[in-house]
Amino acid sequence: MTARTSDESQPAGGARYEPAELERGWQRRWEQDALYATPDHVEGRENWYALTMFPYTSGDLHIGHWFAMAPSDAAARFRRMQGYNVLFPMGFDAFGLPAENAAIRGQIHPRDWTMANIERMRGQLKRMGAMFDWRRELNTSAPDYYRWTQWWFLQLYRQGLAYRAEAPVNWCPSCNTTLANEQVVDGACERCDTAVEQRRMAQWFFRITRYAEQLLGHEGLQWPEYVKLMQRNWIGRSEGAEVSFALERPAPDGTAEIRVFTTRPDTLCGVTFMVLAPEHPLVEQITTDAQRAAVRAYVEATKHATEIERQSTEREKSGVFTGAYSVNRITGERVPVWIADYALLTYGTGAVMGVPAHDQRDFEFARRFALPVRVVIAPPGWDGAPLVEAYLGPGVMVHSGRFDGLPNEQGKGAIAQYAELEGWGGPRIAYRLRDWLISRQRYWGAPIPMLYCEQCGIVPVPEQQLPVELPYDVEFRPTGQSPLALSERFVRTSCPQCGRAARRETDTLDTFMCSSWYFMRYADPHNRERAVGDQAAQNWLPVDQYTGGSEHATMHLLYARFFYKAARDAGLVPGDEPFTRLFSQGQILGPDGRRMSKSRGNVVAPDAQVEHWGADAFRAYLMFLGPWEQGGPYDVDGIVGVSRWLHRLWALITQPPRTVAAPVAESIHGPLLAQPPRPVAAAVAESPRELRRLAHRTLQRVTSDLEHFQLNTMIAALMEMTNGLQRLRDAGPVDAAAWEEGTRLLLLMLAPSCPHLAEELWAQTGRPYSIHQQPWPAADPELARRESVEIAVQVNGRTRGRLTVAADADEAAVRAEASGHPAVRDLIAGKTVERVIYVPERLLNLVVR
RNA sequence: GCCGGGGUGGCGGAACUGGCAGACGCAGCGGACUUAAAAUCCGCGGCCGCAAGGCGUGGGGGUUCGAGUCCCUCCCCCGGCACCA
Repeated sequence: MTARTSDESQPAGGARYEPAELERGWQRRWEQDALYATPDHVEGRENWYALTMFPYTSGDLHIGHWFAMAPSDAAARFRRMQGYNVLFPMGFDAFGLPAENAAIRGQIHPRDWTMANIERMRGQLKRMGAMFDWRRELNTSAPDYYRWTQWWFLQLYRQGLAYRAEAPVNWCPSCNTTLANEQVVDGACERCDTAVEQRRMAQWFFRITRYAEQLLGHEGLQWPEYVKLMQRNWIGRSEGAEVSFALERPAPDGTAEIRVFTTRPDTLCGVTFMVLAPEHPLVEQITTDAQRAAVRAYVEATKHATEIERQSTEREKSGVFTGAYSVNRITGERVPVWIADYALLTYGTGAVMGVPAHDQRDFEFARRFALPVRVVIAPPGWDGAPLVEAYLGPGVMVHSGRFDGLPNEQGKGAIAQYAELEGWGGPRIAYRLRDWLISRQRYWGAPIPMLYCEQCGIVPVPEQQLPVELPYDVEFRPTGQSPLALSERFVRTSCPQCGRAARRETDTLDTFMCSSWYFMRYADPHNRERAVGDQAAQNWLPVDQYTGGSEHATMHLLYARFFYKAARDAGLVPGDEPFTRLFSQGQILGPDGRRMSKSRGNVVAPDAQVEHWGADAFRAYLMFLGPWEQGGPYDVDGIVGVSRWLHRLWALITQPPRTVAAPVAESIHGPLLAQPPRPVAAAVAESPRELRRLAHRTLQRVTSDLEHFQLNTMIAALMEMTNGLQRLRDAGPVDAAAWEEGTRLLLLMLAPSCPHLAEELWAQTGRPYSIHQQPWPAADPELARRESVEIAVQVNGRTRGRLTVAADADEAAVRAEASGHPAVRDLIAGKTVERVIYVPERLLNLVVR
């Protein structure tokens, strides 16, 4: 076919479907008309906040972004057509390491790199044809955004939720920065897979653990169960007790006890040793001279071990005796105090009571070092023989003095209470969740708005002085120290309290902090006085529908919930939770079924797909692939099916059938006149009903599918309807009014998934701009109803024939007709019909003997 | 190891609440149109079998008139957690 030059935005009817031209034309028009600008309030419309996770500014939109965003857009458009005032914003998660690494590698400033990427990605996003309100675009690296990120830091600091502490932290030697616990995967850096080391450093933390209990509750949230479960597991709540053991000889600093957390207070009398984490502050103090050398060597070795080495459960237990002893407060017994790296400083109290008989780890430790094993929970039928492994099951308490004879489950509470009564412990709850480490020793992030004054110590930067701007001129050297530390101009400042010389904090904020509140800023993106104004927050928060990848289940989604709760406690936002509904789409894979990556050579570039097939076809195909929550491989050959469908649809609308029920010409474009009754052929007389049934049945399916994000079956339903209309058209003359109604519904249903084509065909058939401002049609169940249905006739559960009967036929009638069916008649001849099961519109089953 | 999710044609997948398994597509085969090809259109298509019929939703067992769907058990794949006391 020769290339045809046409009016870009309004090709003439009957022309060939040229998606690329047509889509650009409508995108321009929508932008000119600000069709998708969302006011804060529209009289008579309820607000609906639909949000899809914003992209990191990596430089290119990849297929995963399309897979996440295009269906989200369809859902948002559907809500809009349903009458909501829908906010569907877009922005850029623009701070982060890759920008800085690019700077180190190749002579480009992180800001320039990022800004260029944003330019590029904005263009790619616009090509998607989504209803993003670009007036609310965010860039987390812009001073007028990170100013408020810094403000949030100060806000949390005021609330006592931000603190600086020296603690062992996760250090990635490749990224040259610390990492939050959530960024360590299997002991390695989430970003670069390098083994993580432990370093002791003074760092800033958020006290997310204070909200552990609240974060555990997901009441009222319409979230996937598995995401809630992942969060619960991550938070890891354990009920137990804290118990103190007296030190035989108090430490030099006066400490006279070792406190431990245990989930098994019932086994307290089975303690035969104690274990401190090697980093535990008591270690240095209680170690005897005789043991000092060995202890120091062990502590040193632990320091150098990576997290992978330390956390391996395969490894044999190791440890060293400190020479010190502690005393069991119940039994009065003296037990040795060891250090071992299976005790973790950051969980519980950093110390463990060793009960080898009832804890497998303690058992292995005791066996390795020939420590005694004492059974205090008798396994049922136990004859007193030595254990070959720890006994973890229920039983009766023995060798436990006054608690002997108690079932151990009761013993847990009894001992915890006893400890409380005696003042050396009590019931406690421990969480696996750690406080959120937010300091990063890198340049491209929001500077932490804090100062260190010789006189006043740690001083927050006054709010009026925000933002603490990132200086442009810095040296990028991966030294393990923030590049900001090398910039004297940045560092040197004066104390706002006393005016003396002060130094700025040179670490920057974890970029997860930028994304913990961005959804609030969309509600009020240009506010110069507040992060988000009260009215804007009331208008839009919380987010009604959030969509994004499940890889953020325990990071972004947990952090954002923490932020929101802290904001709520400060009276800044309504409700308790930021995201009322969450839908997590799956991951899109390469055609080979593996994760897309350049090294595997299985990357499919969305730009090329869009160029070749058009945004509408690409959007629809991503929806058609399969269940959205599942993701799956992207088959480059499959999209042709969707493209063919859109071409057929184009032909269907631009080449309408011969119609009856005149006047024909007006009935398509103008208002419909009442249909004069006139004799027509039987086939034509039947067609309006059939056509309307098809249209309204499809409308029922599509409406329900959109409500449930079942977009694959939605596309299938639209294809079926297109095929059906095609068949009706090709069969002969069609009723004009029914055709008009059917095609109108089809285009309206197409609008969420293929907004350009729907708009084009809507315009070509003379309907008023814009289809995206039309209300979603209501299905008429009466029209959707089937009058006759095919049912299966079974004999003893096996299908032997089919019958077409009236949909509301009663059992007797169907049975009578079935008995006349030859195959059925032969099978029931001479037998007794014992039972008849009739499922209307489905089947008739005759049970015979 | 523990906790989730999942195994359906050659492929992606469909199947409301236990009711005709394989919708809708891709690839394939046959045909029409064409000088030819592409594109398009029509038709076929789970497996075995000439047919009648039989067998089929990871394997085995069960409940039921009837099981992809419910119960028991085993296998495999994916995700999360894992020395958290």
